[in-house]
Amino acid sequence: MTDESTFLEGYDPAAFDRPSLAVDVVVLTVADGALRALLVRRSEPPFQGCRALPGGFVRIDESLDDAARRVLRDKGGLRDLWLEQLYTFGDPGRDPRMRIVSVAYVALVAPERMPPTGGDRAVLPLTVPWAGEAGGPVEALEEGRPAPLAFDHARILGTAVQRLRGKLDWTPAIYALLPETFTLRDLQRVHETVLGAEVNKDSFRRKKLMSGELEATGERERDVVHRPAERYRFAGRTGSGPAR
Amino acid sequence: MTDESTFLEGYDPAAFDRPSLAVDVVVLTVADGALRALLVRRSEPPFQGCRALPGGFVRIDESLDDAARRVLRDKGGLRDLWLEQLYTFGDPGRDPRMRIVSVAYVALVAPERMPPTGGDRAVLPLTVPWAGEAGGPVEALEEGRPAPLAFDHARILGTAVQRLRGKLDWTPAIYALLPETFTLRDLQRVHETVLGAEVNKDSFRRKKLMSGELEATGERERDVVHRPAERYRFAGRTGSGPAR
DNA sequence: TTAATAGTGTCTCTGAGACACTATGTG
DNA sequence: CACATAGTGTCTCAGAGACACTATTAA
Repeated sequence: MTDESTFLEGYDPAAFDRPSLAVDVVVLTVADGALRALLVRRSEPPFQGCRALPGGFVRIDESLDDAARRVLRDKGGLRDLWLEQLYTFGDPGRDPRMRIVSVAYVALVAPERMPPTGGDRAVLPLTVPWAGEAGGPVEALEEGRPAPLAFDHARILGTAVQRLRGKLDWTPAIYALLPETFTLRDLQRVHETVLGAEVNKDSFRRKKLMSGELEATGERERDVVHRPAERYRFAGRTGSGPAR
Repeated sequence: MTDESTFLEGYDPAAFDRPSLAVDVVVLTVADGALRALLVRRSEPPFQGCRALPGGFVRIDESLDDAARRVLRDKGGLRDLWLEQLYTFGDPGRDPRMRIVSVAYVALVAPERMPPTGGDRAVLPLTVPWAGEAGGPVEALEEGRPAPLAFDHARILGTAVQRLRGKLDWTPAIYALLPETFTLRDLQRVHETVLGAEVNKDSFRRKKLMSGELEATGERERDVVHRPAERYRFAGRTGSGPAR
């Protein structure tokens, strides 16, 4: 909008052929040594039987953030997650039925809060075919094979992983992927899983302990076959993140 | 979209009350020691007489990037700019007339390529009331006073400045704000103007010379009252940037 | 006692800030 | 020559990698 005012004055929003607006949410978690995403199976064409991101149309009276939160509630009862707008995908032809522009969101959740797999829902490990923050599409593995993904959702997943990797070092996003308390080793493992690369143990410990982000709980691991590590808690804003 | 398929099957896009979709473009430049944005004056309500970002509705058959490029062409004949999607603003009520979701873009342009001021167009200096990448709304000055900005455009400008500051150190975005050739001093001045803070001369020079981004031209400044500096050229991808 | 990982101390390397010093144009 | 800024050389300091060494638990 802006100074198309003369045009806008007589503008009847229903009179034009306009794009539809949707949100798609990339729900990421780290479990069993892999970065995983929540995907649903499409039961109808197009892309029938393919995996797809949970999503839905934006209602006329709700904000984009609210639409994303509504999708999360409806597809698995997820609440109070770290949630952030990712990018808006709007190429004509990304949906063969009609023009749909989709505002993509990323949500981060600790594995124990992920809804149970079953029905049309699955939490599939991602294979990232590029290093660092290079970017590019990302596949999801189902029964060891790449699951066909609907629409441009491989690209959306790729953008989400790229963004998450980029934020990892300078934001507390990583704590949204961990339970309430965790050891430094847990923290490092999650970090490495997201990055898809190993990090230096010593400097990782130092950086995190120096950062002021961590609060020692006084508790220690139990039932481990080695010296038990101290459990820490994220000392910043609790739980979720930028949006709820 | 996704597995709302049962719902979607019988979906008639015209039957629902849906948000309209627009693009707004923040065209930034650095001139006369200030970060400046291209703004137009609204001639009609709402916000009649206020300054606003150039923008327009997204057509049914064009991509979002194409819509942003079209707006740039139409509002000042700007072509081949560094252009990047910024964020999508979609709060209900951001436009008092109707629900409009706007995909904001940032464009960077060297000052000599900025279209002439006049008519409803102005290139106004921005005052950023926060430091670093803290974020928050940003005002534009017109005749020394803050110009009233339409809609949520102060917030969009703020997000644009925040994003640009964040990218400055690790992307070649800054070269889009400079002419074909420039001295290291020019480069540093633009950097400082965008950041709103001074940077260390020595380490700035070293970093840039080490980066491999610069190519010496062999030419030197002329008609300066001091030792003339060498002119450099950006050695990476020429001219524009991520999108054209 | 051994295996295995937690956690500490310290050396080195690299990049940034600080600062002094030289170079080279105009007036 | 004076002035102003370009450009270089070098010292110091802080953070990261490397690595050796100690600590603590279960089996």
